[in-house]
Amino acid sequence: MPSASWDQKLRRGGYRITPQRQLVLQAVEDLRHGTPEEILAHVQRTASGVNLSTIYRNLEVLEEVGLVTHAHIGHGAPTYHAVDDHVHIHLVCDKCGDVQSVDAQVAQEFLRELRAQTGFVTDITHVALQGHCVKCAPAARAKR
Amino acid sequence: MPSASWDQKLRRGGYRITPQRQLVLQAVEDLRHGTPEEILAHVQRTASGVNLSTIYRNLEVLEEVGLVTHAHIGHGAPTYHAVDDHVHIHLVCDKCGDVQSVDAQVAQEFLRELRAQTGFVTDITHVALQGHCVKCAPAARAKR
DNA sequence: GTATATGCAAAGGGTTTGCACGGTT
DNA sequence: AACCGTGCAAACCCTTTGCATATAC
Repeated sequence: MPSASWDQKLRRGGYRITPQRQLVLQAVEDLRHGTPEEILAHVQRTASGVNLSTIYRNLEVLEEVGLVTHAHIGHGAPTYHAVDDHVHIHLVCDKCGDVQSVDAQVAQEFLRELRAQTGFVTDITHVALQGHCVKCAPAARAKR
Repeated sequence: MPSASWDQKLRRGGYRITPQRQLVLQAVEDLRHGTPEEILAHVQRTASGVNLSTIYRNLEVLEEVGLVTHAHIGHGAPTYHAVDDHVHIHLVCDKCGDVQSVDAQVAQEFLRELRAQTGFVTDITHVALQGHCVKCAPAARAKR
């Protein structure tokens, strides 16, 4: 179930509580990683009449009030997470497409340094890092 | 002018040398940062009949043979670079949209660590890092 | 009752693809 | 001569938008 005060966060933002809103939030929490389409599919298991545009609109609202975030993984649709999930970086393998998550903590020192040099405060979780996973990295190197 | 052996790299990959190919490469080098549309516009100053799909197809080919790369900056179209450009990370401000480049070297230690922990070999230049620039960071923090 | 949310359908940006013709090798 | 590359148009995926209706407040 959405965390206790989910409806408070919406109300505080001036938004209404609707079944669709709750279902979208629920779906994001259930799926842990979900694209808008996947979220739609999940929501439609309960409420088949819900429209894709409603998913998009509600993801935007839920993000604005701080209940969900999205990250860009690869070139396709973004994936949404509940905000209370563990903060993680996504690593996407260019070759096999495999996606792994690592604790965002590994980047702490790097981000501190980047900030010191440029003043830029980075949200490292927002985009997946691209590269080659353990399995594909050797093959990629051999190729050159 | 495209670097000396550009045509060799194409031939070695089994590709033919065409005016369009050369113009696309030329445009990428001239523009330094260019989306497919921007590259099209640049190419059309010389050859007005060139089609967008040719740009896409040739960017793919040029990338395959190692003459250009692309990076994803923000949510829109990717931008292409010549490979002999300085290797840099893009930082995109979520608020004002400003893009700055920093030498990829800052990330070296982080990437080493990431690799040690996960085996993942990251191409940090492939996606822009999102966050807040010096000007916008204070405002963003104040807002909470 | 009034403003906000929703569903639907249409439009939009960015990219890819099928096909016939033209150019490179 | 054989094959690859091109232009064109259509199709594609993902997302946004306009509008009339329905719903939360």
